[in-house]
Amino acid sequence: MDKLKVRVDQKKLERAAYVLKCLAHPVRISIIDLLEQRERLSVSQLQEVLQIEQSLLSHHLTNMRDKGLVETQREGKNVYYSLSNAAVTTIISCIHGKL
Amino acid sequence: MDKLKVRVDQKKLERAAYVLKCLAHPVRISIIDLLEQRERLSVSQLQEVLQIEQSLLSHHLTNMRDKGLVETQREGKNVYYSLSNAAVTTIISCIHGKL
DNA sequence: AGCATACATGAACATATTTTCATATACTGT
DNA sequence: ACAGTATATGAAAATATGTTCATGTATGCT
Repeated sequence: MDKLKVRVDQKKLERAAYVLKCLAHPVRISIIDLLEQRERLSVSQLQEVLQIEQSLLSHHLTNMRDKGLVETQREGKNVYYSLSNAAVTTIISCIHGKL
Repeated sequence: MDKLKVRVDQKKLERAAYVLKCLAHPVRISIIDLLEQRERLSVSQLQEVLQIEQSLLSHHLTNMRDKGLVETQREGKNVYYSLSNAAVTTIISCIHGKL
């Protein structure tokens, strides 16, 4: 019976909360779900599926990008978004599977 | 190449966001981490480790309870909290491991 | 009953997030 | 250079979340 304490340091706690906060929104979960299916998608493609205002979608995407969840490549007029690493995918599959 | 669409229905999206939102806070992640270590803990025990105001802790716990993340048992003057299912644990271990 | 301990609650306030709207920038084609 | 399409940005408004403080309720002890 070790002394009880929080095993995660403050920095990691903040980071985890930061990322989870970013996942914790229906639109953003949807975006992640779509990006799991397609490798990469342009903003217009996402918008077509999600049916939300362009500006709102863009804000969500910028948010996710700032937090390192997605990456972008511009190609002509389009900007393609893709998931940036496996962590998110893992978390999401937990959610899908368990909740 | 199936038609692209969000594979999670609106209800599940809301639910996932709801739960994740609840996880997305340093204090609550800490609480979960502690409850992974001990099976059950009273509010005072949690408070001793977390060093936050009793009332604030209570609000967080009520929040987590409302969302089905933790369960309570009263025993005399104490109320013991415990994790209510494996899902949260799974998610958190993802976070610990991957982010 | 009266007092102390453990926990919960509610309202007010502070802060953060989400959404909208207007406008800006980037690129393409003519 | 101009017009059109794709995307981003910033500020304001709307809403949600977090925190504090005062107080309430539950239980146990004397």
